[in-house]
Amino acid sequence: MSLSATPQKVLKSSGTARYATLPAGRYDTRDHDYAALTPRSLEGRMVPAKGSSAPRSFWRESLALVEQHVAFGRRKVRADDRIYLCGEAFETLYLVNWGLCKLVNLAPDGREQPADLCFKGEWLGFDGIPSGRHGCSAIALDCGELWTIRYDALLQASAKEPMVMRVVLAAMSAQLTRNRDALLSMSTLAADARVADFLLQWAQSLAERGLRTDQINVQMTRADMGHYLGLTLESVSRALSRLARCGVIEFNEKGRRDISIPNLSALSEFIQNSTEARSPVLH
Amino acid sequence: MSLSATPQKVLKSSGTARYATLPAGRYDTRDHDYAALTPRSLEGRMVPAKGSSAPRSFWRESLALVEQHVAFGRRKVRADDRIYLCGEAFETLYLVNWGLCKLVNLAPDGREQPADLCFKGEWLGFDGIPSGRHGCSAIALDCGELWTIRYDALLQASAKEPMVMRVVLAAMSAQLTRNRDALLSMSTLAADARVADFLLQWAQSLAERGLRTDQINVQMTRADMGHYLGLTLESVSRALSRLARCGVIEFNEKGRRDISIPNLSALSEFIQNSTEARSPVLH
DNA sequence: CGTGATTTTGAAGCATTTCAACTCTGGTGG
DNA sequence: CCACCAGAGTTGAAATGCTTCAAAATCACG
Repeated sequence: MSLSATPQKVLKSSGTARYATLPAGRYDTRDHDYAALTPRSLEGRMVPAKGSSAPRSFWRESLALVEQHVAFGRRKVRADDRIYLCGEAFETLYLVNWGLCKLVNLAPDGREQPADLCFKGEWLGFDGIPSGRHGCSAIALDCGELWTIRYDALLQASAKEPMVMRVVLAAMSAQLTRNRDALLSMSTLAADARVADFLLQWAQSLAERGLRTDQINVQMTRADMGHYLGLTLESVSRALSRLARCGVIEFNEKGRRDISIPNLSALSEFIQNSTEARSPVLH
Repeated sequence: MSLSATPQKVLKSSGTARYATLPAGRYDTRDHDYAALTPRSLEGRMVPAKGSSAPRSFWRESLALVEQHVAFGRRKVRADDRIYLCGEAFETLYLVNWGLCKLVNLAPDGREQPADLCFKGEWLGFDGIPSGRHGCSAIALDCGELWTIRYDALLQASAKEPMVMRVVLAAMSAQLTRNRDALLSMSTLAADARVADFLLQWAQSLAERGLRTDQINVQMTRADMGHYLGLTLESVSRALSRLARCGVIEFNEKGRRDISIPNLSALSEFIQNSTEARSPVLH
């Protein structure tokens, strides 16, 4: 998901003309005379940047509130450890204290795909709530520590302490938004831009956590990245090569998984440009 | 997503019960703007149940619990009404009492995509929680009625009545799962199968609500469906034509938006087959 | 310092998009 | 009543971008 006041956000408001901003909050969307309003006519004018309000670092609040108000255990993991598997009974949630995990979705017929990446302060296990069984598998990409929180304990704590509930809802909602943004990327961006966007998201997750954004170690194979992005590993490799050739990214000598981003806004400009080339404007 | 029991899939399917049959004769025919329903049409055509657990109908619980425990207003909408717009301040959630809505995600640079479809009993507005501004626009696809629920009122009610909190978490989690499944479809299914999957999901949403699944009126243009699925409108049209040619679906004389699904399992078999042709097996 | 896994790169194949023409429907006005 | 028009949908042919297949280069681990 997008954060808040990052270079990318700026682009958002300054984007195509039809999304020019208006003073927010003054538009009555309740039913009036819609005869005059064709869908297009409104699209042309609304839409201030989303998330323009606060950079809200929920990861910090999640950890702080859980530490204060909820009983939890600790679990150390190493790369490739399975935290839980799709189909297992759900009873506990996990909060990433440090490390990095991926959530892998699995279809009944065996198709699978990494559905999300979870950095420090993010929750794993929401997928199990409605059915009582996990709908994804969670796998560590790096060594780290998780806090384990029983779901019923969390519910009790939430009832007692409203802020806990707030933060859980916010965290879940943020995951939802992140997923929708991923969906949007997949359906609107070409391969190169999708890879660029992937790196940008990663960098922004690091930025939110106060980490340096100019160096990323993607703890995945090209194949993993490809599955995550809906591309083949060859396409990912080619895309990275092209990004490097454009100077938008650089490979570290250490290895092809260490990627430098000399200039974040150059990266988001790259995405910007490729979308303009693609969609000269809908309608 | 598709169903059917392959060995790998037993894990997930055993618990989710998203495809379970409904008990005969219990169909809610009261309020809906859907096609008129004759319970007879449901007999013998439902998708076989996957697991042993019940088909948890959260839509029903959401409505019941809100009605009992939360203060809410009512708002009537007609097709193409905007319920809220991306960027507006978030303060209230909406629960679909009847009708059908779409959530449209919008990127800073103007790219947009329908991110979800919400049937009766589903919630709109979760996208606004973390930032305080809506991250999507919600638009009615048909006339209907929404219950409007102030977020702070909902939080208070949740603190008092644990079941309210449970159902909200479950609803949000279900949306998350749905989005992840959409992502999976987009990255693993070819165009025809993706369209087939779309229809299957729709039918299952109807089935969960006790409505007939053999006739669907997709209240969208081909272009909308295409945006939702990451395809062009021409591709959607061609895919539908091919599905009809295979006999997996039929067009009603009424119009090209009325689609009959004579046999749901044939539809999911179609998806199955096309994935087998594609991915010989990962790993 | 090999051996297997990962990554890169090339060339051919193919699915989807793009561009374009045409049909069908519903609504409007002469 | 019919002509006309705009929007939605279908279909074909060409273009394009990603995948597939294949081979070589590089990395990683014992």
